[in-house]
Amino acid sequence: MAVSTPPLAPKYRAASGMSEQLCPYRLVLEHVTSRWGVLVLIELMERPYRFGELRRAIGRVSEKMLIQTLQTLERDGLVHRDAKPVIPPRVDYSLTDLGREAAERVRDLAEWTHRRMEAVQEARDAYDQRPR
Amino acid sequence: MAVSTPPLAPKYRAASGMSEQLCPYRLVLEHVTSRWGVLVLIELMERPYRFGELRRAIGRVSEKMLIQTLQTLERDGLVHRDAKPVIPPRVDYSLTDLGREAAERVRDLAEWTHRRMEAVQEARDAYDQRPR
DNA sequence: CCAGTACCTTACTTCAAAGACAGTACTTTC
DNA sequence: GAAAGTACTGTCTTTGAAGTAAGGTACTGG
Repeated sequence: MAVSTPPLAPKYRAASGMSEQLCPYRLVLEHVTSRWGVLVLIELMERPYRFGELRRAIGRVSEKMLIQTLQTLERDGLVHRDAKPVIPPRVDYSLTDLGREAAERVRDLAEWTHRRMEAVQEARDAYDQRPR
Repeated sequence: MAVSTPPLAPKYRAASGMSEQLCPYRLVLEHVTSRWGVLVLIELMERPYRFGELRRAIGRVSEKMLIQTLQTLERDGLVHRDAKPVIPPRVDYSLTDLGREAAERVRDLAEWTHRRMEAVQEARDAYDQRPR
């Protein structure tokens, strides 16, 4: 049976009529900065995870979304999938070298955001208080 | 008259019933890695831009989305809006110090993605060729 | 006085990402 | 022999982000 590839964030198609096709690198950027992509990459920096383990570690992620995210990252060569042919199934996910490079940068950004959250919150409060 | 604040990416609300409210830092991360947020931050690293100028520099962005993005980033304290009370209106947008910190990291990530695009493409080709 | 520029705001619409949930196949544990 | 774990796949539905389009204001140049 044909196993269809995941949706792969068909998010930004070329606008109809417009010749402006999104440069492919934007798509990869979308993948690594996606809602669950960020969390997966950061989590996998620590060590390889099994599917269910990763799901529990991230929490509040549906199986569907986690799989979709993992498949997208696998296709992009960022995540390695190691499926052992045993029963019950055992699948280990880990970062590739490429994935680690990406994960480091994503983590930097996430860490920065976390670190500067207070400044952001102050800016927001100031913005919201300003007469508009 | 009450001017409502922009949508501000109400994307990830706390799941109803779930105590798991998305940490606020995730929202900021969403803002800076958003479709137009990335482009705005990177563009503004070069120099301040006027609204129309920025729109033309980025291209293919609707006024609505550009304003929404700028307002979100302004509220987060990443972008400074300098509206001169002249006619016709002149508004200059620039990065704050906080914004520059964010922009540098975003640009790093974007540059990495661009640089490693070839490796990603190879991985994809391999993935797509693999018997599934 | 009409057209154009600059900087927005608002309303309407579309469509894909995400959630919910059921199903598969096989095994171990209660 | 029923339930639960494991790693998925598939479908249906919701929703909210982004696009389109139009309006508004206060001017200036022709």
